[in-house]
Amino acid sequence: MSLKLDKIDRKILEILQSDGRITNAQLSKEIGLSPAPTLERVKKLEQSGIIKSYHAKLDTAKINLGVSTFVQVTLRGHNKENIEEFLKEINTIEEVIECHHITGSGDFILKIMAKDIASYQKLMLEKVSDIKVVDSLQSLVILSTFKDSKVLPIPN
Amino acid sequence: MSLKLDKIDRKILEILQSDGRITNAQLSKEIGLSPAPTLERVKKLEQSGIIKSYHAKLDTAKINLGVSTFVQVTLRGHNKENIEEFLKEINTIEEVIECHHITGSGDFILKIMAKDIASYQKLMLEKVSDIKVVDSLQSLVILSTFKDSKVLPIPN
DNA sequence: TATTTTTGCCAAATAATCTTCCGAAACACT
DNA sequence: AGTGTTTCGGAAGATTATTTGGCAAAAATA
Repeated sequence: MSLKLDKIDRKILEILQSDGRITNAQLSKEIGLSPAPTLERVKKLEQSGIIKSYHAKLDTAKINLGVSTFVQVTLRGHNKENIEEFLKEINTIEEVIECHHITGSGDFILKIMAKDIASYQKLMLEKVSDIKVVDSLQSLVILSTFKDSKVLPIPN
Repeated sequence: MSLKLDKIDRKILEILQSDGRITNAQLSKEIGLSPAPTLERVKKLEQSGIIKSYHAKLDTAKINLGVSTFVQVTLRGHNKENIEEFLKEINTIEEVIECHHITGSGDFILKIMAKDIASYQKLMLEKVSDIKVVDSLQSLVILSTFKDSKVLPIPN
């Protein structure tokens, strides 16, 4: 299973990142190959795990998700047990879209989405603050998003 | 153009978020409708802008993107000109994956991805710090990501 | 309540696409 | 040059997408 990406592979990845539902026929045209080898390359990229999955991106405003925030979380101690306890709880909250372990002042940073301020407050009070190992929370409310690219730059 | 989502629409959105390349035939089975009305609903969701786009999600480690960070940015003054100047510059940097205007201590928060610490440092020094209206930067390096859901909870 | 209109659904037919197979060409390494 | 490996392209069958027409239930109108 080749983990070496040539120019064509990178082009495929770039195109599939920006249009995940392109047909194989059209993709093959854009990269200048016939459909068969194009599909073979895509399949290899999928099987090797380089392409993990495909997703539809929704308009958050139109589905009534008006409030997005980043939340910096500090735990009551940084031992393994506390971290695992925290992650276990966090994974059950579907409004928590992302959870990253970070360096710096806090221990974790979360991205959270909710319908409005009221439901956000309720969510934080009843679910997040409620986690025993959580010490402090600092919320950064997103006023507007200017860039949310789904196309990562591929080095090499 | 109906902006009202019934139970079936929400199910469709949920499925397409977690599997953006599902076939219409299979989608129709999972929601219990025949292919024709299923496709009609998906098309409506696309045309109304509720579904904005489809994207492949890549394995960042496997494409050599080893360093991800959140960067809190403070501008040299919060007037419209400075903000627009900042956004113009930011949009030209492909390593900046996200850019959000936020409340709180900083003015903006960025998500940045790079190959390694060296290229990250170079990027920050040569491109980000270099923007005239940028006052201060605080980087939070992501040690590991425990959740990165592409499925948003849909209220109502 | 009766009629019209609208909406949403299904089934079937056609067009487009995917997928596989195999031979040919390009490439790398002796 | 020769051998082995990889990559490509074309053709065929299988799958899927898309369109069409028509039916039935719900909503609107009178």
